[in-house]
Amino acid sequence: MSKCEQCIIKQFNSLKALTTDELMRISGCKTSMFIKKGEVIFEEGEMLNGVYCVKDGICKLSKLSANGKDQIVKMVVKGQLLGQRSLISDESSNLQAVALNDMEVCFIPKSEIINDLKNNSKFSFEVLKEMASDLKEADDVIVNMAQKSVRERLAEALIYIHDSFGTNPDGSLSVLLSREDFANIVGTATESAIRVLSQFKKEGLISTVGKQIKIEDIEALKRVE
Amino acid sequence: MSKCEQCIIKQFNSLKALTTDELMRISGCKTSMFIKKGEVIFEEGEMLNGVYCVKDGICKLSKLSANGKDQIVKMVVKGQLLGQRSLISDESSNLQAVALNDMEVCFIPKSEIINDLKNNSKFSFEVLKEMASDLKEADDVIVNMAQKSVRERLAEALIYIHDSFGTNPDGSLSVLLSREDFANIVGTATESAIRVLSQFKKEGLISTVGKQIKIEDIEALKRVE
DNA sequence: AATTTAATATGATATTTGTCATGTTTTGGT
DNA sequence: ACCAAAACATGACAAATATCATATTAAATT
Repeated sequence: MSKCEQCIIKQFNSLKALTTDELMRISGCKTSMFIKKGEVIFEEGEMLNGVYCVKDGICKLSKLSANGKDQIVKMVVKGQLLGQRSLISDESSNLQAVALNDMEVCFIPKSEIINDLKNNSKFSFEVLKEMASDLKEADDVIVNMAQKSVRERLAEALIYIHDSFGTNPDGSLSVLLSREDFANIVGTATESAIRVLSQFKKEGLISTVGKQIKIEDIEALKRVE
Repeated sequence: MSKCEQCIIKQFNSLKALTTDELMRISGCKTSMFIKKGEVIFEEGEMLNGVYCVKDGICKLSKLSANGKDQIVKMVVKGQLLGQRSLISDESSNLQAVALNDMEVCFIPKSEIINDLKNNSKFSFEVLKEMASDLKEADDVIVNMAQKSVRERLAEALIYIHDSFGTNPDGSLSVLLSREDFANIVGTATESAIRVLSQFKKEGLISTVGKQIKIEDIEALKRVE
């Protein structure tokens, strides 16, 4: 079992604000887990008993809407924490988490995290900063959803995924999303997402090989309207 | 000048987690302000030098979208804090704040708040809880924007305003919003908002006298789809 | 009180997006 | 390698929403 105090991943999230002693204590009670692509990490409405520190892989956070569609609200990558919001509010999760590729995560029990949050103000200030940043991003998503067309939103989603999660050696997006996933990020019907992607292909903005998508002209994508 | 340590308003926000000493210190450097309806409290992109504790009145937080429309992201009422997110991220504000009616606020300088956030972990945990709650609400707004019709969103907005901000003695909504404001909450064209409100009126769900809106059948509004 | 201005209202029409149908391709399992 | 199931793709049409035009009413200003 690896040790938190030596783990590089923590540099990317608020756990870096913990002292060596605190990290060693957490290290002793954490659980390492491997999650396969497509597996559910937690369900909407489920009570979480801790947070997940993502060591590798990506997952999507989504919420089921009344019309039966799953809206993807956020994606969480390597280095980030998962489930902190619910833990702080002491409520069941408002989102479902599903792995988008094979993941490695460390599960840290609730009591440990809450304890540090209440006692180490440097740590809670770091968590606060992360949460503030999430909130700002959420505000931007609200505005985009409300004011932009499906075409614009999909172009932005492609750019976001490209910039945040990177590309394979051949230039294709490294996160493999289904057309349905794209629709659920953008908040549209699957057919509409497919249609717009087909248009982008015709216009030379992207190219595809099966599910793999490669951005061919990111500047033009940024100009889409 | 009133004293923070005796102020009842703080019971409604995270300031209640401060000690009497801390409150007295803040009391000494706070500024009381009266803001008239329609006045801008701060602009999008403006650097905030502190937070506002709302003693009375309501304001809207909005963001200008690329197409020139203002999207209302949140409304802040009596008892809540304004501007905390930007302060924590140490960034300029991502939203504009405009008073929806006459307001009374206390302005607390940044340095004081940051100081307490870093040293009083009970306080920072309270702020964290508020932020977590805001984030959850934002997630819900995203899903609604993405998946619900204008008609559904407007019905929900009316219910939200009714439940959160209350009614006048005659039963009309106590916050007076223009049709444009409604459109900017729901994320639609002003004409569309007007049209849907007219429909609601025809269907007996609401009644209007000038700008005043009264909810006549809240149960039916909840059933709108 | 008269006049200007802004807000509200509504019709006509264009555009966007969703839905249903149906065919094709890809994927996973045996 | 074969089959079934899922994912992808596209056309046709319906529904929702935006836009533009133009009244009508309410509010602000002189």
